[in-house]
Amino acid sequence: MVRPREFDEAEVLSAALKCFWARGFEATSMRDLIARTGITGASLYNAFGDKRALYEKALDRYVEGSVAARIERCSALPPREAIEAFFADIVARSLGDPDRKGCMLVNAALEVAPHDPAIRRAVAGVLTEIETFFRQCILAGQADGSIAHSQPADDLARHLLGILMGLRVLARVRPERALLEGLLRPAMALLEPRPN
Amino acid sequence: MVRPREFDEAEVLSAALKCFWARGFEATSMRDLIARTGITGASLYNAFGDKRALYEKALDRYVEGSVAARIERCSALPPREAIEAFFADIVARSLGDPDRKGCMLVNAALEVAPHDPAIRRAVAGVLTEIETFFRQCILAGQADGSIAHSQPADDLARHLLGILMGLRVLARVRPERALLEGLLRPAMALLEPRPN
DNA sequence: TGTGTTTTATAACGTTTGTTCTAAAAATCA
DNA sequence: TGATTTTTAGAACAAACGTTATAAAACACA
Repeated sequence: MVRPREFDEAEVLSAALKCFWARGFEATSMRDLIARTGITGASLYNAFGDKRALYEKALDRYVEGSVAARIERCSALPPREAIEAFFADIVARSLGDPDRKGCMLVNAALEVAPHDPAIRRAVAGVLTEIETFFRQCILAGQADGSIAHSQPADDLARHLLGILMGLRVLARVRPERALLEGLLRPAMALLEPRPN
Repeated sequence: MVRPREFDEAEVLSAALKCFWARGFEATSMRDLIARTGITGASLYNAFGDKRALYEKALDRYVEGSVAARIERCSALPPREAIEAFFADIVARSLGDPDRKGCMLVNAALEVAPHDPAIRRAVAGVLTEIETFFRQCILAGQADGSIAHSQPADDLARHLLGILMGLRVLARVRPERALLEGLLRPAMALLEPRPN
């Protein structure tokens, strides 16, 4: 090794992530990335490979920093509160998103995944992790009595995953608190152990 | 008027719709459109305006032919069956979609709407129409006893809209019957008038 | 203090992008 | 039939695309 990097690889990846998150893959040009990261094209290609590889790394970073971090944060709570805190966080972020960037995982699921098998596998894997998180919360909640047994845990987990995806889509077009919280209430009622 | 068109405007719009639906706005080039519609670029611009205007017209046509048509079809049924038929149709289409095109309205909501106010208003309007369809079904069902009063009709309608969006996102990444039908079961159980 | 290796900067590459210009072809109305 | 007007066809446009080639600059190790 002879000459060290003049830039912080993590900072550059963060800047690239911001671009891809806000504008998507196709609409983000290499020149955008060069301008926003502050390093030259040669350095970008040298450090991360081509545009697609850079996108993949940026998506990985998003998943670690946003999705996985949220799951870990909520996992520390009792099961029922974990689910409620999870969605409360999603609603808060969706309403406080003036650029309407939405969730990069959902964006990737629709823009890139259909045409890129590797990205699709990655996205599908993360979605399965979220589903597993929900299922574990539900199983624990059903065991300690804080969540109803009215539906199988598998179905409830799938249901919450669907609600999560739907919430993130709706928030990008109609970021209204009444809509987001309203659509959530029946889902939470479904978990209520005391029947109506 | 001196020289008549040599092409059928509706056919050309259908061909353009197929392109935009399958590949999205950015990834569909004018040359793709020229090749698939079979008419020349000059004729395309003359008849429909620029690429964005063509996309807007194609999206309108999709909404009329797919979304509005489904609502009309289901509206003929009793309220509870209308909702079930609606989602059964969505699941069937999602599972029988080898190209993974998904729903063009959802695609537009994520790819185009955030950067195009006119398209966003159009998409938001259609989503509100779907929500209204759900609410009317629920109100009618609550009146005739086929749907539970456990939740306000407004919330149930929002909930179903969210489930619909989530289903269409998940189907593009994990088009598995168990997932789609499993996610739907708790939502349908929520409508069940007989409490658990 | 050279020598070797990697990163830097910039220009350039050939495509492809959306759009428009030019001119030929076609059909109605006089 | 001739004049007029629109639609065609296809080349051409400048700009932007992702990517790479070239050479200067910067450090580690001898």
